[in-house]
Amino acid sequence: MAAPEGMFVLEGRPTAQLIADQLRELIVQGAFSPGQQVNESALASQLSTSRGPLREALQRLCQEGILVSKRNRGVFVLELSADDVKEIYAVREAVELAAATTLLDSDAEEVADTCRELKGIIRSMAKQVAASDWQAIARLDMQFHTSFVSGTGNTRLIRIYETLAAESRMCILSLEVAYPRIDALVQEHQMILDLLETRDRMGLQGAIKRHMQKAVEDLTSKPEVTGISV
Amino acid sequence: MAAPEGMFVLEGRPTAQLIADQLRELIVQGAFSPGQQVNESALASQLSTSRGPLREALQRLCQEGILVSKRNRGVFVLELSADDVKEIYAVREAVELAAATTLLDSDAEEVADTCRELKGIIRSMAKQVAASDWQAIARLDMQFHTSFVSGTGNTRLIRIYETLAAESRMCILSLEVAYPRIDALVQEHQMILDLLETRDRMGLQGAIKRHMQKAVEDLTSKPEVTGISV
DNA sequence: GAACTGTAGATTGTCAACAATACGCGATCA
DNA sequence: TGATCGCGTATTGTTGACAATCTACAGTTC
Repeated sequence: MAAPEGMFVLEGRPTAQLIADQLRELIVQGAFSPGQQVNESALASQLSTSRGPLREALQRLCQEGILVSKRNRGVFVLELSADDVKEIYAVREAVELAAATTLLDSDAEEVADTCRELKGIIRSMAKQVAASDWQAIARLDMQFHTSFVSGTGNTRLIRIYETLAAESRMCILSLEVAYPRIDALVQEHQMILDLLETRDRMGLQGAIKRHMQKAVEDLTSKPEVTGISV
Repeated sequence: MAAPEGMFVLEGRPTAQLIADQLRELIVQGAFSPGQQVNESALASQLSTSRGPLREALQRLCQEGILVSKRNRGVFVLELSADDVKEIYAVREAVELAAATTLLDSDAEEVADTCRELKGIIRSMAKQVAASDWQAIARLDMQFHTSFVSGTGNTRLIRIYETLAAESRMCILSLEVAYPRIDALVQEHQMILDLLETRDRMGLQGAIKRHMQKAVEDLTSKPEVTGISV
């Protein structure tokens, strides 16, 4: 029997992963300060679960890198240094360049699907820029790039990028309202989209490299990269 | 007080990670068949630990991708398809290309350190080829590439690559004694080393791409990619 | 004989109590 | 006055037991 429309297995994924997703969203939104300790018992109560599942979720986020664990001490929210920012964006560049290559080697219609998605995200982004909703802008920024990588269909590449996206949002969080050159942001993404549509391989690669390089400059120019300043 | 030489914090890393490392080594060595279910209680007893830490270790390996978890069913050893092989090597290519770029942009002495390390690995590899120890060859093969990426010093890139290395060893495992063109293997690694030493950027990139492409061909040419045939 | 239903077994998911460890504060001693 | 030692507290690490869920097999009905 085929699964009826609108009906799907309830919570097919492991519980720990659900908790982890929830926590990740909280962290990248800045609900915890960098370096802050995450108390197991307290969080378990708040999320109305037990320490077991929560521990597994925390450990998951440790592996992703947005939490760090110290034995017999507990887990702490990652503090980002300038070196971390450079690392993250270096890996992002590698992944996106690979994604670009894969995309341009694939069928035109698949690329078209991705472009359609990206176009919608840019539209939303422009809207949020007008509203100056920085939290939303950061989310859409990463959503753009995640969709770009998702276009490859390479599940491993996508999974890697999701982690990078979370870390990037933590980076951007430290910039806060000081998202520099806000109009350039939409413009740069639009350019990447255009180059993808016109299948300009060299141009696309160059645009991605520049996009990453500028991001690192913006993020590391600030004296304190790691503080939250809500 | 500075830590005395030769003395370091005992088991500074979380227990689950130690168990995970142990299990990963067992899996990539083929101690479990692909698709086989991993029983929590049984394994916990064997490793003389409790189910709690073991669960965390299993979950860790799930996140890495060499185990897959089905809710209320348990965890199973990953079964590799031809598509998986393509994915893995596509990501490896992306990571190694990025590593090559970073390495060639860095100081000459750092590159020299890496080259020294790689040279030693190739020497060991040649020795094991003579002895036809396939398990050791596979380990050295991945050790070579892992060292290559480690040369960049990018901890995130390194962590990503360690996962890929584990998956690659699982791929190679299915090839078993049929490591094709065994002399070419040493030769190809030697060439990568030479191109790194002479800082031939284009040549190195090309060599890496060819190396990966050939590996995929070797691995997918076999009718059954997923079976173990000890 | 085929399909469905109910039960049995096994395995995972969750929980709460216990043990071990590290940090912070106060007392002690040089 | 300064450093060191010891204790108390808080937090994590671990364990075993209990509950929930799924698969497989047997029994029943059409």
